[in-house]
Amino acid sequence: MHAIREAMATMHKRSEAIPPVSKAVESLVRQVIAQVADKWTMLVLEALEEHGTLRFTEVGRTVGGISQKMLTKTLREMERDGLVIRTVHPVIPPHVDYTLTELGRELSAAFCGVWTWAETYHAEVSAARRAFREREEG
Amino acid sequence: MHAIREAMATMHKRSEAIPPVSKAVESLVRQVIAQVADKWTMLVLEALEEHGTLRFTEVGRTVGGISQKMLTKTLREMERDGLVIRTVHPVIPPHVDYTLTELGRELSAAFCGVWTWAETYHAEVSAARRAFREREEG
DNA sequence: TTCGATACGCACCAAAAGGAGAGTGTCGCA
DNA sequence: TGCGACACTCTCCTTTTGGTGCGTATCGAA
Repeated sequence: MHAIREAMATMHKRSEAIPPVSKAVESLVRQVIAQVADKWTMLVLEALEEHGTLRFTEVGRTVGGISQKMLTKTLREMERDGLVIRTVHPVIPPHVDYTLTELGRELSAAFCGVWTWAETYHAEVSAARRAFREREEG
Repeated sequence: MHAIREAMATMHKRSEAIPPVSKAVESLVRQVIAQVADKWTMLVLEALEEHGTLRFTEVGRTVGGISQKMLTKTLREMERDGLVIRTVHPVIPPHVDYTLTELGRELSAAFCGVWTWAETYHAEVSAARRAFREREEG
């Protein structure tokens, strides 16, 4: 009855058995990946990589289609993870600058391959999707 | 009153003004990126890249910590986008194999840099997070 | 003979993602 | 005098993500 749950539970044991070292490190890497492999993070990374320093609304304009809520959240998380530096100029009306850190620039470079992949193969993805839909319907 | 909304609305116009070509392509690329830049997709990609062909529960075991529901969903989406091939052997008990397509292998290679980044810098991300927390509290 | 494994689909629920709209406080421009 | 820009925050709402548990058909092993 609980066959699946037990099968799923064993996977931890197996993955322990194959690589006996670096268990906590892999968990950390996954955690970092999970937060970094995010649509908005990738887009903001790109925007700041291309334009250097941007203000809050400029980031929004460059990314395009993001709400202020998500923009604030994404930038805060990126600041927390050491990907961007947030500089507040204590003036009114407010002026806040965002720039990539070295860490952020490295990550942006790492994502470069994924952008290239998407630009190269997006037509094939679309084709695969059409074929899948037709197979489902027909 | 509607200053922000109008400012956000202008971003589409600006991004049109800067790159006058390839508007639909960029939209497509983003759409593809948004679906591919996903935690589970990345993990399944990795699992299949390393082990070649895997059965449903084997993928689950290799990825680790994923529920069958999310595994099913992720694998279906990857099949739809042409990243994996799903082979059903009509036997009972059921037997289904998953393998990466060439497209999937290319994407996996593209994500390689991100994995390297995470392995190289996860300690720095942790440090940045600690520093941020202390600054917030202190 | 009964249990466990296989690869799911379905129903129910909680949490997170994400959007829309309002409000804030002051400055500079019309 | 009054509106717009700035960089947010807060609330309300919907959608998506994700988890848990149940059921299924049959085969091989205990």
